[in-house]
Amino acid sequence: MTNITKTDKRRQRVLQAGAAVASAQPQVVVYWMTREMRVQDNWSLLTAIEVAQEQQLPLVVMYNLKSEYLGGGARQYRFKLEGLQSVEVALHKHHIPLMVTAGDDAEADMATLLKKWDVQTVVVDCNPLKIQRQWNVALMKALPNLSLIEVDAHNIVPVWETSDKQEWAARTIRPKIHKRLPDFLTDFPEVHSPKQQRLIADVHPQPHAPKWKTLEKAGPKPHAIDAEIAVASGESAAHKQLEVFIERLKEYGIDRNDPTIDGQSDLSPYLHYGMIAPQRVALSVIAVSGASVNRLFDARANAASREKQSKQMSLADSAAAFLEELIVRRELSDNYCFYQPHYDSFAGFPEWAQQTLNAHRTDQREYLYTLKEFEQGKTHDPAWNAAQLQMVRTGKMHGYMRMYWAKKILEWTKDPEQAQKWAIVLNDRYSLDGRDPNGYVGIAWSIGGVHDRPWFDREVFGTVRFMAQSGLKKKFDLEAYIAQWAPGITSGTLF
DNA sequence: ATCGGCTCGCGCAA
DNA sequence: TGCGCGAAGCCGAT
Repeated sequence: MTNITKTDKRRQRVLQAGAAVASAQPQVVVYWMTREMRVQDNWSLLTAIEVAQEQQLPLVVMYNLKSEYLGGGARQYRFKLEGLQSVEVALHKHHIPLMVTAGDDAEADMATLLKKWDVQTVVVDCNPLKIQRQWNVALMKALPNLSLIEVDAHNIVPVWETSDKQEWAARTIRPKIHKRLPDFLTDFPEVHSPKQQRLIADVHPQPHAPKWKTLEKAGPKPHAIDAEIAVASGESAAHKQLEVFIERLKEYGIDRNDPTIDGQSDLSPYLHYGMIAPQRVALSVIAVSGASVNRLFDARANAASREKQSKQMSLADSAAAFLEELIVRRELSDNYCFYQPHYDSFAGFPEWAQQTLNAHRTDQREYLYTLKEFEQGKTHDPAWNAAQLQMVRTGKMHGYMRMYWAKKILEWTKDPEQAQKWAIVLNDRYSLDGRDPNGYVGIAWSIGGVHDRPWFDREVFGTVRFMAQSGLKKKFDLEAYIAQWAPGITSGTLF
């Protein structure tokens, strides 16, 4: 760790240049935290600190807490609120205040404050989702003289640096990411508050501390099921989970595709909320696996073939398999949402998939379920119900089941548009890591062939890859999985 | 148990 | 212009 590392300009984009106004007397620089809910290893915060230092102003961190955000409910709100509380504590050590604006007008309220403070510079997290872009546009419209700087603190290689277009598949983005990793997979500098931070006492109006009790009450009403979610939130919980995962990293290569085993990293809620930096996770995994990045990526193909044969995998093989998912596949998701405005609809599917799905529009569906039947896990298929109920009860569905789950929604719904819509609704409502590019891309892969290739033609799916329950049975003990999550398939005790 | 075919198009070699 | 190959599979032949 070095203290003098300057943040890399290539991680930044100027969304609005801003214009110095003669009468303006800016009192603070603002970091608008949205996607990166952490203090350590956060390029956005580090950039904001640098800007504050340069402008000789204290820094204020702001967060807009909406009670409704992209169809999330009480479980996500609770997770977010607890994460924010730990951000406040961590920021306090650096004398940086956190200010939360809440409610439906949270962004507008923030804009009003920015005006009062004559704020000239705001640093904001890069999030490729449409809602963040709309917020950015609204802010720039409200404050045309504001300088708005976007920082990609989520991807190791910034999304606009990796590629200037929507990538076709993992194989096309992989070499581009690998090529840039030596440049961007660097260590993080430590956080030091700006020298002017002591001046925060003179700022008018004073940024006021979040009233956590009030914010808690303002959230969505928790359902009985939400109370069962037992995932600890916050930056330190995220780091603790990373330690837990690293202990079992060697087994990851073999265990991750077995939904009856706790073999996955379980980091995705933390990655989604930015409670831990993917770059930190990558650095830690590489450090313990005792190999260089290049050596690890060379091992990727090797690991894939060993996996097929269910052979022993070394620590390096497992690390390579994990880094492929953590970096290549996750950053491919951001690439898709960044360059494809229709990332959550049929229009975003590749041409061949749209054609084949259109050709099979009128195919007879063997089963048709309502959204409620899906939601309550009341289909004829206990494997599907188990996956759904695992998600409802725990806030996460095993990664291997997610594909099967989404493909069956296509199979048992009247058309692909409705299937995609419902899959997104359910994932965003029940998964702690919902409302994320990973979720939208996973669903688009399953239903619309995004990042996939065509396979043989069949009813409903056309040439979009099909998955059958028999495939699950071959890979793991399906009965054990069903017994764990959907015992007595007809009971509807949850709802 | 294992293998080829299914089926499309990107990206690179030539 | 040709060709290899790919986000996690299925199916039937051997």
